[in-house]
Amino acid sequence: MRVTREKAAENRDRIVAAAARLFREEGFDGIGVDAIMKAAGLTHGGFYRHFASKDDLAAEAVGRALAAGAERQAGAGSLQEFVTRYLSPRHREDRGDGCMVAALGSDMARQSAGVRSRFTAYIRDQLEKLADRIHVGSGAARREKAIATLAGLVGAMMLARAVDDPALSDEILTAARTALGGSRDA
Amino acid sequence: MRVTREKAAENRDRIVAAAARLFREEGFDGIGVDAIMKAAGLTHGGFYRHFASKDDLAAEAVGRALAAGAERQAGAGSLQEFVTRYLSPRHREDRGDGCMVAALGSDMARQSAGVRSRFTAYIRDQLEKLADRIHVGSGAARREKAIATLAGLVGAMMLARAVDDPALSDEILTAARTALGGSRDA
DNA sequence: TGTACATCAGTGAACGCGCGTTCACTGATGTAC
DNA sequence: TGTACATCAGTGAACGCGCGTTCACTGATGTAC
Repeated sequence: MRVTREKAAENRDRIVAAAARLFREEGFDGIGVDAIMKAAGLTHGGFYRHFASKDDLAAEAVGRALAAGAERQAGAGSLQEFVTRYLSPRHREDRGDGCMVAALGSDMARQSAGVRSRFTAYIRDQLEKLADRIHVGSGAARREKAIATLAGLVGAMMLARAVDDPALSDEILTAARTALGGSRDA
Repeated sequence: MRVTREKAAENRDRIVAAAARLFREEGFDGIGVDAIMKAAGLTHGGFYRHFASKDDLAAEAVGRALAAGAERQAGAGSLQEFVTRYLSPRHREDRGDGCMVAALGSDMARQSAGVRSRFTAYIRDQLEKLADRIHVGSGAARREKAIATLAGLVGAMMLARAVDDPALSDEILTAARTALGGSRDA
């Protein structure tokens, strides 16, 4: 049965939100259209009234997750605060609502052009914002440090999640927090 | 038709080698048993004479790829040399024969127990070897630096591959090389 | 060393299942008058 | 404002395809004597 335009927009929004979460939790290939629609409280048949394909949804969901990440970075105070929060056990556990780069980074190279271009724009933006938070050194030095910091953050979170020993995982987070200028305790 | 034990062992070996490469190139879900067997020069039907399941093969293929990575680290001279080689454009291009952590890291958390335990043992081993190559600071400081270095390496390679702009990709590699103590030029 | 038979690596067809996608249909919403 | 009709978001069944896995079969290899 038909639904108000408002309700339809809200439903579409819920689909994108569910996808943004489920893709991060299960991987692009790990979750199906059916499960995403169910998570949004709908049946799978209606999917194609909103999106041209699963790939189309993926591009939007990635866009949404990256926008949330950009806001989170902007919302943090100092670089130290951002690093500390990023490398927290809480972030490690909350994969579905956490950083998309750490959650799906190694799958990115295999994604569609739409997904990758959004991703690249995000990385560029994050690097600029990180460099702005670094207050020592020349522009080039700050840029370099921003790149090294971003790489260290996503690499450490990826490793902390990949490893099956909680003690090692904690050690990775703590060491990376210290090395990247966060606070020792999360 | 039956084949000599020797030939069978060689075939099995080729299957594992093909899988180790193809999983890194296409992802665990991106490549099928059929394609792996074809790459090994066999037909898919014989697969289960060698492995209990695709997952079983994945565990072996991961083990093989990680062993190759361990050897590569051991073979490098100084830490500087290793960092330089790791963060080279050549490594970025050669995903199928490169570091498994960068190629499949963000999928690791979703893999079977067999895959994850091999992976964890490898990370432990790499951290120890990296710490051995760091010659300044206390044991704890060297350990911390080893963790930060590993995180920076895999994070930078992942980013360099994910981004769709070659110039940005090169910049990421160069900056990370400098920041992590490699040589500026690859 | 030769012969007879059992074994089993490899083949190719087939199975069952889940996936992305399509479709006929429903019925409330939106619109034209 | 009310009425008649077109639209279209959502439903649930169905399709086609690829995947992991199974199976009957082949015929060279391995083994028992």
